[in-house]
Amino acid sequence: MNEQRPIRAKSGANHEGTSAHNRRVIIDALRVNGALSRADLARATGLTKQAVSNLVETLENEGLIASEELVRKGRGQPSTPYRLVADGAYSIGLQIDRHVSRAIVVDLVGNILARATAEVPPRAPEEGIGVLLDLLADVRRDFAMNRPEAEARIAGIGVAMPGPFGVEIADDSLWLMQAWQSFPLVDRLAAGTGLAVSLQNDAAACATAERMVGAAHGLDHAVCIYVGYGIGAGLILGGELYSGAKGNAGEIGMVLFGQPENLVPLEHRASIASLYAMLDIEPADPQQFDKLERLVLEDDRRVGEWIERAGHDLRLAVHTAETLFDPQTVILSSGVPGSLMPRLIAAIEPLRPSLVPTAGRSVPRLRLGMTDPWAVAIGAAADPIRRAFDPSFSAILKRQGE
Amino acid sequence: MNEQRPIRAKSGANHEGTSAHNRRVIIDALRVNGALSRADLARATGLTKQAVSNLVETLENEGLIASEELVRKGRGQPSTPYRLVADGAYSIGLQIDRHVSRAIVVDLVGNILARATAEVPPRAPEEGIGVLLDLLADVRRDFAMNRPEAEARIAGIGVAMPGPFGVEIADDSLWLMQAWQSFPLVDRLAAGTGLAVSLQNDAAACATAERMVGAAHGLDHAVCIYVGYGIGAGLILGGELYSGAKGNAGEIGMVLFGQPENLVPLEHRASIASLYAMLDIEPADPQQFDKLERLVLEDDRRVGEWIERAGHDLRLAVHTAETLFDPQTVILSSGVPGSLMPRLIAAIEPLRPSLVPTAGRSVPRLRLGMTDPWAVAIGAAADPIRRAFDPSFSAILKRQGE
DNA sequence: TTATTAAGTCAAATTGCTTGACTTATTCGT
DNA sequence: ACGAATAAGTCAAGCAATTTGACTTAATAA
Repeated sequence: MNEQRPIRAKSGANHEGTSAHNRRVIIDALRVNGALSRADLARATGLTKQAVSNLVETLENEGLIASEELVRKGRGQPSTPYRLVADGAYSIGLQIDRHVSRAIVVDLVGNILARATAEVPPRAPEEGIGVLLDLLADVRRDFAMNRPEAEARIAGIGVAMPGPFGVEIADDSLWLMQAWQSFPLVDRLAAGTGLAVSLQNDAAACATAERMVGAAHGLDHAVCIYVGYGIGAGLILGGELYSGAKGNAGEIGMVLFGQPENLVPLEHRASIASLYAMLDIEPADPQQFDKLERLVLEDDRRVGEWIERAGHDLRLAVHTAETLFDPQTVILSSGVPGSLMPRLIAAIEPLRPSLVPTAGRSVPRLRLGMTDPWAVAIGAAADPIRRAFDPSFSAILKRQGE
Repeated sequence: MNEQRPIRAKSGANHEGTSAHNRRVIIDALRVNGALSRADLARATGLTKQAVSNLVETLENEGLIASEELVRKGRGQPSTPYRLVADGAYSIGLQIDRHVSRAIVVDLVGNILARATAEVPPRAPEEGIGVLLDLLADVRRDFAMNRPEAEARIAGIGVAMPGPFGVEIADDSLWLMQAWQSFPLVDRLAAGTGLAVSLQNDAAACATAERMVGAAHGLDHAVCIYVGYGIGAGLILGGELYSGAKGNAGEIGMVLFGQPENLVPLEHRASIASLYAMLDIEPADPQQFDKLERLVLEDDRRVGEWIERAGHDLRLAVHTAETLFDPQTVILSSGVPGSLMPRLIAAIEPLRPSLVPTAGRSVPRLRLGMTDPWAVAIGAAADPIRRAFDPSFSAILKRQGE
């Protein structure tokens, strides 16, 4: 037998894995439901009272959860609700965007504790890495100032940057960061900070944020379209972030729309880059959002045109996403604050009829998510927390690696 | 506290779950790799030799796996490879299509042991259920004839029918089975046969078949486009069949293509229904495939037109699927045998550049899968086996339910 | 005042993976 | 031809973590 090709198999599981999973399930239940007693947790997770009790005790000792006031609610012994402790863990988010980089520190429940920005040269990674490490050091120092023991509770650094990854793109016009593609960013950041570093694209980060603290809170099937300098979608499928075989799932900006003989990527018509190009706004301009907001409020003709065109294409993109993913909801998020995004939503609606049900919904088909320049950074920071504390198939297995 | 709304939480796990998972991992490893020794299994799954040994012993006693000849391959004690036993389990597949229904019995490795067809009235479920139960009884009797103990080893019945489910569709032209939508099919079949019954759409079934014995064997990320009377896609995401919030994920037939002012669903241009409409072939005609094949071989002008149009739309559909799902491969399957599908593939190619890598691939971007009228029935039959024996997140948890 | 209900604990039982030593069978080197 | 090295697989004890069932505690309802 020429048994030379590697054997492919999924990982087995053991007790440690189950226990780790159960921990995560409890943390997740507390995040989704607020505060729950041990008995509540036992019922909700299907575990026995005793198993929950043991896990709750451990989590309490670790400072991840804490009990609240006794609650009397009918007959029987009063229950002791438990709640996540915000200071149970911290996480650092780093967004590397085309014209600015942002670092942020959040706690376990998503409160923002520190932030800072820096300008990173988009075409010179070797130089940029120094800037990034300084930025991270800044924000870390700022955060740790009056929290002496907090350093040990940092779950890691989540990095988000525009995708796709590992792809040669002919059209460099919107894509200024080719140079970063081949740079060992994760390794260098890990070496420079001593923390675990993970990388994802900006849309995935945004989806993570929406799931942790935003419009997708508690949902297991959601498509989060992120309108940034580019445009992409983060996918929550079956309760987990889905990133595809090569980490590029959801790159809706590269989906082609328009006349069959003249197909253009969505990114050319519905990204902020395309809007700024029409408006002659410089993407590196610190005043960009103010300038834009003024034009939006003035009902600038070019802004109206863009909204109409982008809305038209996005209406179809939402329909396509609904049809292919069958989500509970579609969320439209953006790094642009102010009134642009509400107008865009208005231009997208009414949605086309699709296979998702319209009656009896608990969440709308399309919803506005965050509209905040820091949305991606927040999502990036949410990623290490997700990895450390959210239930997932891979977390249960012996050999990890998503 | 008005704690009235239900508590949402994921299910916990316990030892039984780990064990069940490890069983499935071993079965899966044997399916993907053919035959493996206990030591191989231990290395591949990350479990200890001992854990594997115990599981292998159990599986052997249950008749699901069996040892082969000793293999000497270098120093050390020779190894005993184990392999799946085809007769370890059986499964029944039932395809309910618009003009014919097919039942099939397969074994654990996908061999077909019996099959039969029947005509089911598409608009009269109450009458149709009798026909289906007779059909199932036929095929079951046929199969069990000379396998007296086999009845106990039937994992269940997998049913596949055209989707989407639970949707009111305005356009009834291609959709003749509205009446079945509100019919409690699964319950009635379960009651009438005494077996576990599961339901999925035909494209999902086809994807399941491709994964078990076809072009997606051993892959964890694949999109399987199924060209049947309608058209849909089955999604293998992260090693599992993905069906969305309401079971309708992958309904690519309803994705809109064409001129922006005249968008039409893919189904109108790339389904067999649309081809038959051009050719005046009656979908209920038993000779349909022969008639079609003759026209294809004659280079019939209308066939050429359809192939061109469908190929054009599918090229874009493949691009969209690649962009949104980032799969390892896209598979094109069909219920139509003969030379139509190879021609269609030829018309789709060359594929548009997309974000999936083109160089260094081990599988092509687009591949022809099954072209067999029985493909969906085989996939339907594969579903109970998948549920019973494939590793999945839900199988590890206390509370099941995909 | 007492029965009922529910939360939570205690301690033993059980399941199933892990550990480390051991046996067995084969090839390689001298 | 022989011993050393290597690898497969078994044995038996150890261990982690859930489960079980009885028990305690504390509240409300009748």
